[in-house]
Amino acid sequence: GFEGTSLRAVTRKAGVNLAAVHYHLGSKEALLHAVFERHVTPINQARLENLDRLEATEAEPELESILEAFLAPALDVRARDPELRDLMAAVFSEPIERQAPLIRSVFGEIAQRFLAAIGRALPELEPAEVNERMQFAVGAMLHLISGRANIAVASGSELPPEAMLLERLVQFLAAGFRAPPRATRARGSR
Amino acid sequence: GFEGTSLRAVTRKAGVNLAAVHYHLGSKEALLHAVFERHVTPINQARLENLDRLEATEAEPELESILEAFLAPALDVRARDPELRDLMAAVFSEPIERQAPLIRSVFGEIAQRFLAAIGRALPELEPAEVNERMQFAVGAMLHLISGRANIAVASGSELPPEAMLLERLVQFLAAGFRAPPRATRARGSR
DNA sequence: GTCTATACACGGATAGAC
DNA sequence: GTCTATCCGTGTATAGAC
Repeated sequence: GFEGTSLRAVTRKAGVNLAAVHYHLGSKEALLHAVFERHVTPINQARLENLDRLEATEAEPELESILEAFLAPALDVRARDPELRDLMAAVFSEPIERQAPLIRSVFGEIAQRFLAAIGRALPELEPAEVNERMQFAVGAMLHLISGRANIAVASGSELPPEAMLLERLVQFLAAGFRAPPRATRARGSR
Repeated sequence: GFEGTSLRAVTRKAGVNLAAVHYHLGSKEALLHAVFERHVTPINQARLENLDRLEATEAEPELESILEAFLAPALDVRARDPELRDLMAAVFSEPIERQAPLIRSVFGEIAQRFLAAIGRALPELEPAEVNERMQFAVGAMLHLISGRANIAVASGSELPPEAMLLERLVQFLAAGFRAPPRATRARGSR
């Protein structure tokens, strides 16, 4: 937990002085944000590399491939970087006004790139509806990473292993994205 | 925020003594859990009433109706009980071992009932896969309630109003649930 | 039993010495 | 820039009033 981890414990373990973190970063929250950014950056790099490779290889990348490019690096984290789960929980527990700038600075570019790619794969969908459905997808992904999935129904996680889970999540979300559009205002008009 | 809200501030505003909360509940965390339960209980009651009504009316309720019975009371909360968002964030920021008993006690029955109902609506799906996809659905829902949806792409929430969002979420998730099963072990054999 | 007052240990933050 | 000393507020425990 974030509350349970005192700055004094952190600085002692790191061999630095308590006041140094306030001088260099300003607050405990700023330290959290810095560490969060360090852990998330490689995930987002992998996402962008995946998407670049995809768009370089194929003229019109398939929806499933785009989703996988986005989701795979995040789901990897469940096994490879278990700390990130707690970091996420800590950041997400802050008041929204304070986490919003961080989220935007870390995920803004990613969001734009993938929304555009999915929009090209699903030209019959309005951008607003692409974005809306992307939020559903992000929610599903975050819930899996959070470690809270399945907690209401069983004690241990009974979810399938990483690779299989990715495959099934992609299939589920792709079917959702391909559902007929429900946009109210007519496209093409005006 | 939960950290930012001191027990002294709460007890002063409530006109009770600081030590009373420890006498009656034991800790600040226990108070949080009690308040959380109070806010979630009416949501779950509405869910069960919806499902009961559905199963009383129709012999084989449609998947969309079941999902709506589950999701509508939760999405209502976005407008009617904005506090719950912060309560959720606080509970979810705890170490998992501590939030797990609460989650199970509050959502365990709900999970069983709705998993069973969806399983009946989708008999070609193994129970494990129904559960798995239900986790995707719960994640999408939680993300919407969290108020963090769309935060990476825009400053204000540009999501559609409640009723429309519900309709679109249901359609998205129903399409996902209806995706062909990917279960590896053969059904019926054993 | 129920509530109050008080004491304590510890947290993040800060001022000021060096 | 770095560190020590200190400040104020926090959650919690306990002694004792009613």
